[in-house]
Amino acid sequence: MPRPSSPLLSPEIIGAAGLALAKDGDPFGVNAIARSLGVRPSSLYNHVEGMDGILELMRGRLVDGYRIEWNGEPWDEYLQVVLRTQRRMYADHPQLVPLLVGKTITHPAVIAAYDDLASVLVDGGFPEDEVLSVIAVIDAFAIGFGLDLASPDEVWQPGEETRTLGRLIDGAERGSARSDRTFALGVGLLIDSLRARLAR
Amino acid sequence: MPRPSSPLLSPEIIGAAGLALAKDGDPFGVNAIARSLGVRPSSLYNHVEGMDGILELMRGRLVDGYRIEWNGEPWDEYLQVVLRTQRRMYADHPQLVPLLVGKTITHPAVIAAYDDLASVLVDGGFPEDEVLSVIAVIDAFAIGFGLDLASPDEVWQPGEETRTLGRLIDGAERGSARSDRTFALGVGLLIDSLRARLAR
DNA sequence: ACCTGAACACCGTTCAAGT
DNA sequence: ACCTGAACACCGTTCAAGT
Repeated sequence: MPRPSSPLLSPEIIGAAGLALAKDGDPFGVNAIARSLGVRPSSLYNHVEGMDGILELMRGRLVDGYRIEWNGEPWDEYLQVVLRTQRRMYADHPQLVPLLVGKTITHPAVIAAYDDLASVLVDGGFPEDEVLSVIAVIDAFAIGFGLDLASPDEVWQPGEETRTLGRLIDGAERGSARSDRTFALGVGLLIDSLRARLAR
Repeated sequence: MPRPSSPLLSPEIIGAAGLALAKDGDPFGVNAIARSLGVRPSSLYNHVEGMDGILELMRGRLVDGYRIEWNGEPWDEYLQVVLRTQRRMYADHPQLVPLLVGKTITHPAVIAAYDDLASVLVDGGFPEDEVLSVIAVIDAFAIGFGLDLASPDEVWQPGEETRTLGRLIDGAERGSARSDRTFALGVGLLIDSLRARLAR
């Protein structure tokens, strides 16, 4: 099948296939994507600039799928929804985290999302020279808690006697219940302290 | 050189070589490590259980190198040092983050570090059923800000007109100055809100 | 006990060949 | 324009062969 009447591939199809593999925790390299699409690896190079291009497409699709638009809600309400959604995104794709944070952001949808966030914070009264820092704090939060949610059910497994840790683990929750409680605490702490900062 | 009089390799040597490559941002697979040690890839298999074993060794060495002992300081003082050190660790090895967070922690030195943290928080007056959540919040923070520090000098590069973001970027710092300011803000927010929570 | 070389199944990428 | 097959330099891993 050297040239089908209508193309088998497109950047969109390739990006979606890569993201689907990543979401399932499977390898998502050129060969794996080609296999999942029933096509030879070399075929992808007619549509995409190698693995880097595929990663860029995956990045765009990923953030598009977790995009939250701002419709004039108060900053703290909007922020809670954004944090929850971003955490979900990172937790669903932990292998993509180094990829997402390691590169300069140019994708229009991603810029638009950050622009919304910047606007809502300025609108909420945060001083302009602090807003980018607050955004980075929010990002750090979402990434950290996303990876926390993606971590194994049993986070610690002490081999020998401990002073305090073992006792606390015995009485604590596991898995997503543990992570959800942590997230609730973290969001509470963050929003409280942002409110307090705003009040000064 | 089929069998040297004294061995060329050991788990320690292999783990150290892998970590050194990772710190420089170079590939740190079996082949790369063997190359850096002037040895054939198959030789490593006499000392370690494949790539997984190497990663485990790297993990142990890594956390050992950034270990902070507790000597009775107040919780907030100790916490600031831990946060700063952990952030540095993640920033120095961003490619290792998924590896570090994805697995159950059994390494004695890592358990001991968490045990110290748990002890200092209990000692500081935090309720026992909240301490593990506070620890996870601290972890999320350190990871998030470590990755922030490792991110490129130019985080955003808007292609088209923005409402707010572009204006803020123009007036803001870049690179590690930006990340340090963000970190200072984040640590301040976190410790303030933990103090407030403790006061209730 | 410990390093080697050959072998295997993978990976990303290029490119001439086919329609 | 778009898929293919062959080729290349990589990767992790196994194992018989050497001392």
